[in-house]
Amino acid sequence: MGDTISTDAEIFIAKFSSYVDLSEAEVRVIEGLTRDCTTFDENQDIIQESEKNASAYLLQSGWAIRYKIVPNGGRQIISFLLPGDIFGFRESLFDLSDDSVQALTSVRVHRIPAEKIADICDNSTNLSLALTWARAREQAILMEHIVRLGRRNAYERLGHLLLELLHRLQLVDKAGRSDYFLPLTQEVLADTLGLSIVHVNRTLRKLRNDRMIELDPQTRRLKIIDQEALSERAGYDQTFLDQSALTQDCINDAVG
Amino acid sequence: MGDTISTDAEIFIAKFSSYVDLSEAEVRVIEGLTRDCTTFDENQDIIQESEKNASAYLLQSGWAIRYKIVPNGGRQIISFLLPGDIFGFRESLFDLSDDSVQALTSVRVHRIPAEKIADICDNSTNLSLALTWARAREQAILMEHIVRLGRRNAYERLGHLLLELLHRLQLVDKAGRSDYFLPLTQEVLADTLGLSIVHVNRTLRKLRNDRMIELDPQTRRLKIIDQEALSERAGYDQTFLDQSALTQDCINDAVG
DNA sequence: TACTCATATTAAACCATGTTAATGCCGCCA
DNA sequence: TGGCGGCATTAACATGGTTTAATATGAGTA
Repeated sequence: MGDTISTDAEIFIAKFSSYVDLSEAEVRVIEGLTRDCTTFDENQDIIQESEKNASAYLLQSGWAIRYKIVPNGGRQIISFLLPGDIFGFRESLFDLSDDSVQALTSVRVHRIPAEKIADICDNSTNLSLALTWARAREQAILMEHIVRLGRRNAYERLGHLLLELLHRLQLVDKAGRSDYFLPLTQEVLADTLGLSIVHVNRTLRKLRNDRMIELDPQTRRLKIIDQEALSERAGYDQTFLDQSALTQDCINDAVG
Repeated sequence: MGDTISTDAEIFIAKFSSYVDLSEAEVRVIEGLTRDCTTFDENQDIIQESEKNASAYLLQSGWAIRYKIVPNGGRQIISFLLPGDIFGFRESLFDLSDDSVQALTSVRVHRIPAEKIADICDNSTNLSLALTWARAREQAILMEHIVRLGRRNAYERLGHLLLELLHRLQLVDKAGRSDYFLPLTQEVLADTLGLSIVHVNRTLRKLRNDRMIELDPQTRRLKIIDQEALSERAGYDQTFLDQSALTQDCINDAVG
């Protein structure tokens, strides 16, 4: 209970602060939530299919995926969970949800029991708004993924996804101006973009040949060489991620 | 303010009642919300791209779509909005959201200003939960759509969608045991499923030849001949729509 | 009636992507 | 050291789905 901000809390405080003015007390609450921490290993399940798990998680570090398995054995990755993301709240509302969350790298999370969420929201308009906002943003990302799968070809899908990840990571200070650590195998990319592994490989090579990206499969460092050109080519528009767009009007109105 | 339930309120009361016990007062609130009503014509926009519109809508009757336009001019339909659905809440949180909602048939909606939503949620645990639950369900549907687009072929996509629509309509009493009115052109189906019109036509014919469905393009009546066979063939699993799965535990925990 | 417009239907050619299979590379570990 | 397992890469071939284009059908309307 000192008066310095715990390191773990920083990422969430920064994230929330970009669209809400947090009070001292609210900052304290976030610090409390990030005090203890669970670690999951690479490939370990964080939330399993049909688990009844009335809690949410703050993702501190590492990458995770949300996915479903289809009857023929295929896997569809639904979304990536990155540092600063909140997840697991929706699942607590259904007895049965048929999607799972799995750690892709080693992952650190802060678990928040559902009672605590309810309590926090009851006592803080700002934090309640933050949760609402986080859910709305998650939904916007899902919608963009639908468009990517439905109406873009392989080249555009890959370019679009790589740009989205760049921008999401930049918002939480986990990426440089145009490069970041991309801990994804080509199989993971394939299962995300609805493509075969072979075709992902082919398309990645094309992106490299076109001097759109540099990617070393050993170090897993991705560099986007010309963001503007790639955005143009992939039909990427950052709008759906913008958070600065929250107006005070909205804030007053939307708290519910 | 009589003591009979207005016809328009019924569908929402029934829907909410299936997972929450509404009090007399809460029923009254819903009646109040459904008192006045706006009509949109076929093809009219209900929420336009980048509209700043701090209100939500209860969909009383008719079908609507949520969609985005991609740079090359293509359209991706993100979701169908059916009677009993709530929409427009997320948009009010962002200045710019780049998706639009359009009436597919003539549509009747009840508009709810955001202040009113906040007010209602503050005063009723049950109704606040209902909104939370509706959003969670919407998200589950989006996720299933991602899987459909990413990991299923044309035949499965069509079968899967037609089954989802059957079950969603049945939940609000707008479908028979195995048939319903499907006001969609093949172009709309194509833009939903990420296919070309021609291929939708071909695939529809295949479904007819296989005696999976009957569909008269004139009357727009769709009949699913063998639900079990089609579910099997299309890898359809109703779980993601189940609402009965809410437990009292969840209800107590999740209100936030 | 005849014109037009939207939608459905079908065929044929083409191409983006999937499948199969072989090879290479690297790290791990017995 | 050698062998094994996971991942990346590439080529050859198969195919599901797109494109283009022509025809049909019915609704609306002048």
